[in-house]
Amino acid sequence: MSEEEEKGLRRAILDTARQLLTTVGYARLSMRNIAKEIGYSATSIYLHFESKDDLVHALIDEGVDVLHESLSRANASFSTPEHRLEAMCRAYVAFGLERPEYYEIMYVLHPEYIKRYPVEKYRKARRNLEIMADAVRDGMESGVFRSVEPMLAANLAWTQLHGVVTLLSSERVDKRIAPDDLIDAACRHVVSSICTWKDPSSVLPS
Amino acid sequence: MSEEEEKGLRRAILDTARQLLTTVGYARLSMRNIAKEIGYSATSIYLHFESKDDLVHALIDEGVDVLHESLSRANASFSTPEHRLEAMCRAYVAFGLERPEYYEIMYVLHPEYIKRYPVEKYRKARRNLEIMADAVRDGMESGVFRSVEPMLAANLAWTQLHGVVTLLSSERVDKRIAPDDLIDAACRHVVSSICTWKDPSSVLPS
DNA sequence: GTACATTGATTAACGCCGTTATTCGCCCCA
DNA sequence: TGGGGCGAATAACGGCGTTAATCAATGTAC
Repeated sequence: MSEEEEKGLRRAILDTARQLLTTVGYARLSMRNIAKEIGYSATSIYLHFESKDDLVHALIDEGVDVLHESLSRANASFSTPEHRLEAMCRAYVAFGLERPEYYEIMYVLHPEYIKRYPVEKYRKARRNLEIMADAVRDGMESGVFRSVEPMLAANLAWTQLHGVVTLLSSERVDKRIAPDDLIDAACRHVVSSICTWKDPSSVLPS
Repeated sequence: MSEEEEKGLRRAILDTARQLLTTVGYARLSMRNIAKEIGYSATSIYLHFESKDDLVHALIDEGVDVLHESLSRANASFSTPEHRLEAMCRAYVAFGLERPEYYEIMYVLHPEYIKRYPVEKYRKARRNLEIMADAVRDGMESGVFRSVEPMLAANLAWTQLHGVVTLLSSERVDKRIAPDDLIDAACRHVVSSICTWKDPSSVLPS
């Protein structure tokens, strides 16, 4: 019971923090706010996390898993490399726009605001790029993709998708641009740019 | 003299804030820090700016101009639309990486951290996208670019370049990826994706 | 059964932050 | 000589992350 309640409190802290991230954003996520929400004093959180950064790192861990789950599912839903790659692109953007609480702390927060993500955990985070690089590699071997350095191609895709997610969710894109058009263009763009058959007219609509 | 010193103090505040942004980042940019640097009390800043947001907005104004200057110069340095577009892409990335103090407040800072940039100033900021859209339009009319919606194409380019800048400068890109390779790939990628002649082998190295 | 140690939790405090209200000192002009 | 206006400073408010000290309850050893 004591042990279970300990874990329960830790979970309550994480859940409350995640919920506060969605409602008020990282800018107003504070130890005191979390504490008020769960009915404890702020210092009690330090019995379970050694700092605010530590708490956020735990949430990043969760986010990495959620994204990996989503990418894996997309990857498994199609058989051809080009379809797998495009599905993962769409899954990535969907994750970024639908789980902004995770996306912000994973990929947006400036390193100045938060201690560096522990090195040993980078491995897990990198798998989310490698699963895309794998699709590129498969496509190359089966001849539908041109010969490229898979990790470079994956990173190029990542930067494209990351740009779409961040500029859309920070509402910096002109409202006269339909978000879905931009997302469609970006995803097809990523795939078609490394395809041998390349149908240029499908890259950008209109 | 009184008038000049007033403007002088305002400039000193802006310059000090900009310098602090480069050295310690927005996370540690505070009214009290700026004040200490210029030898005034923190509240004196409020005689020239009505809030911290207002001060940062003034800096954003400057950044928009600096970027526009850089894009215009790049645009004027080449005659063909494809070269103009690529030059502007490289200028954009260079601006993002070399002037992180401007880039952070212009394009990275979450809207939660800062009041929205005043609507009437968006026009000026949008010109930095329109100058790219113009190159796309020119290329279409002269036949080297495929038929696309110019503003959508410009936004797609923007998201690609923004992704490169932010992921590189937040050091989230694996160190085994050479930054210049990624930048090269992104810039060529943007241009070649809308070119009719398209030489796929030049899009990605190796 | 009593003294001690452990442990979950709290309060108080430190030094930051943006911002506001108030006050001070000084120059100009009637 | 006396205000009026104005640049600037101090004090203060409520918020922040974090640490130190304390408290109360629970076991545990003798």
